[in-house]
Amino acid sequence: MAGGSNEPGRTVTSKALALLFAFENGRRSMSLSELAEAAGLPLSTTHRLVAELVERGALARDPQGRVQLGIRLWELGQNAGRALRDTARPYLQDLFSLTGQTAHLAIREGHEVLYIDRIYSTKRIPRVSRVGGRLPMNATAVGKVILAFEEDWVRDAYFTRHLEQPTAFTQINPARLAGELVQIREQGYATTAEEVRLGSASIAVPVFRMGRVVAGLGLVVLSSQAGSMLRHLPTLRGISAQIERATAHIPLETLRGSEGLWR
Amino acid sequence: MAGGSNEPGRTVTSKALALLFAFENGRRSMSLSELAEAAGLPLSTTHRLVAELVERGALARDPQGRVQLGIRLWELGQNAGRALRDTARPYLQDLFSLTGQTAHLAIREGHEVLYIDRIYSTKRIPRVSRVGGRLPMNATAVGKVILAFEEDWVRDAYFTRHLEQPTAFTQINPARLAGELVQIREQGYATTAEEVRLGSASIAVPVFRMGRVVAGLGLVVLSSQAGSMLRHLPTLRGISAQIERATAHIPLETLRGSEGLWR
DNA sequence: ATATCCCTTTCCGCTGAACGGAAGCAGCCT
DNA sequence: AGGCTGCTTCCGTTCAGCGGAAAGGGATAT
Repeated sequence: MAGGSNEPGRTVTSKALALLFAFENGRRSMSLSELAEAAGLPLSTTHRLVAELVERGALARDPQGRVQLGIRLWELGQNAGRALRDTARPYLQDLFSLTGQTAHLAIREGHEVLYIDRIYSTKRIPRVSRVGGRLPMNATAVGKVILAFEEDWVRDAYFTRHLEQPTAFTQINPARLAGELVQIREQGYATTAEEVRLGSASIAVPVFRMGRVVAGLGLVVLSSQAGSMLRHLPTLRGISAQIERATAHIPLETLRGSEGLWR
Repeated sequence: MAGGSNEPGRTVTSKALALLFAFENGRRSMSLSELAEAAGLPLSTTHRLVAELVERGALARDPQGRVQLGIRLWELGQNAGRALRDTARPYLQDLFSLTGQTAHLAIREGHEVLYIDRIYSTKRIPRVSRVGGRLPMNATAVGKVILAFEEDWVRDAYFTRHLEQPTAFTQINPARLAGELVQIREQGYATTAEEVRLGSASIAVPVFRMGRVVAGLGLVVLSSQAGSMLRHLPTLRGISAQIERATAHIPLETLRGSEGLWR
């Protein structure tokens, strides 16, 4: 993607990471040449580094010789940000059991929401989010609720950027969005209707930790059921309170890695 | 842990990965010195490399300056081995809803079972496995059922090694274990009782893909309920069949990364 | 106030690990 | 058989990486 290829001064580390993060876009596997292209590296350099990354389990080669991420990397990744995920999971499960709707938990990462966990059964609705996936904050209920309760400077910084618009219903007018956030803060929850994807609606409440939002807890429903979505509000609030209680003993720095607004 | 520190010939890549994989043991965060120690690297080298890894999001520093894994690494890791995990998850959810017991899905990685996913609610029993965690094959129902249906050479190779024994009830006699595997193959499921941890029992069935086991699907229950565990067998088999159907279209190489026995 | 300790960060000149173009291979299609 | 495409190996040059040492920072003891 980025063109800046082999200008000298590029560190080995940056090259090795470029090879790994080349899979961020979601491609399952790539041929060596494709990977070299994606990482912006010469083929022979790619070849040498990939060999070592494979040897150490960060990458793997499938039977056809194509390169993919190593399962050991997934394993390692499970150790990042575990505290919130592991603690919240059973409560998220309860939320799903109680409502029967797709339930998810998200945090803010930079100017986007990052989906930490998601529970749904086979009677699933079209997938809007994906565990480990990101979406714009202005288009999702979890995103809006987090933004609404964030500190002022975060919100201010957010409005200086261009707002994305996945569907025609997504609010991208800063003034109106700001107004909506005030209302969300007053009522204590956020909703969306077809703002990420046509056909689905969502509702979300904040999860606090010592007065600060640390996450958004939400449900996704079919647009046709959007009307009755509010009846899940007490359940959402109850589960959120339980998560808050369960995470109360965890040191804040363990809960929210870095504090930066941008990554 | 490993002492081999700064002998020349060590590549930068190996050092960078050593810093990342130093978190494999489960430590949430480390000071720079601790990390240097754990990775077996000189402090200044650690300092330089950590700075770059942090810059690129593979590592992060908490407000106290301690080093932890970056959330971006978790994100990236979600792309590894996604096919099986994402496909099976809703069925695993169904399994939990139908049985009300902790449900999990595991694959074989080398000579251990790796827990791919796990669903449980707040009425949870003591945690035996952890998503992204490994356990010995001879001590778990999922492990035994995978081993029982694996190809002969895998089983042969497995028996050449020393078998671990987490509790006094774990079978470590190779001959007896081999006999048990024959029985498991005949009956089509495996069970354990207090073989990983006192107080819990489990049952598991295989998940096939073109005649080969690709995973084990299991339930964990309290030892006191072990007697009635078998009544979940039809459900387990039904869900396993559904997962098999859902994964049928996925190319095998996508499902099971590398084919190696050892990593 | 000052010393002591422990950890982190910066400096800098030497050196061999990393580099990558080019050549050699291997499979596949025409 | 010839051409094509993508993977792997080679090897002489050079600059990124190295890490010991010294300086900075911050907490706690004296």
